[in-house]
Amino acid sequence: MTIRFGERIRELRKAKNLGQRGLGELVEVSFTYISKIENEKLDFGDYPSEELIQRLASVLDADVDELLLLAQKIPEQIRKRVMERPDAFRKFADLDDDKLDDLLEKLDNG
Amino acid sequence: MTIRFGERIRELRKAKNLGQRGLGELVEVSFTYISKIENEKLDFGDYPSEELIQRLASVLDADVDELLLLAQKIPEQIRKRVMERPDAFRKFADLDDDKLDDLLEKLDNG
DNA sequence: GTAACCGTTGACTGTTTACAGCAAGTATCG
DNA sequence: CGATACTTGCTGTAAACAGTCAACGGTTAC
Repeated sequence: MTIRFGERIRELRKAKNLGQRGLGELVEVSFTYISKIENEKLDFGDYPSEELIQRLASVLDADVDELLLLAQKIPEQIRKRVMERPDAFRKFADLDDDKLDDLLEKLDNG
Repeated sequence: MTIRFGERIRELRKAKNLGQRGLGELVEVSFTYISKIENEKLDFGDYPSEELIQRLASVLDADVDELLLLAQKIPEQIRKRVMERPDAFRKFADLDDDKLDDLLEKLDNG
């Protein structure tokens, strides 16, 4: 569960039998940049741009939201809904884990 | 309810009987920048930095989260919780308004 | 009319970001 | 050994970002 963004990219890349150069070409960035991403050694920030993450997810057949979350970015769908119903999400955000679980349960049933 | 960020700042400023120059001094930016903010005429983006928004809220005795939301930014508290429990928030985000209201009601009761 | 005040706007500056690309090194593997 | 893949420090760059500054226009008030 403590998987890092960089590791996950590497994992997905290998699952596709790609080298960093191959992946770099597919998403149109240099292979050295891919290396830095996988090792989380970028000059600033720890993660690449949201745009690049989208391309990575697409090329690697991965779940965009999973990658975005690993990169500490809020998935678009959630972001959109928070903007539309801030009242609701503010309350949800104030709940502790137990209460959140209660709510999820109620969703599955009722 | 379709109030814009800029309008809201102007509203709050006037409620405090401040001119743009006065507000500018209080939050330590030039008054011309305040003007652009109120008219949403910034060179890029439509809103100032999160940091400045915080200072504005503070000086204007306004709710930070309200201003952040108007500026299309996710309040920190919500952001933090989404990262901690993405599973839950993903599900909430998929709900339509009615279902969200149901959940809120359940929160108020039991 | 002109002074004093208030707000608007365009051009400009400094910083940060998101990469590129080289060079020199390490690791691995046949 | 040599080929191939990956790592990493450095320098460079273009675009985005956050704000400043000078100049200007509109009121009111004397």
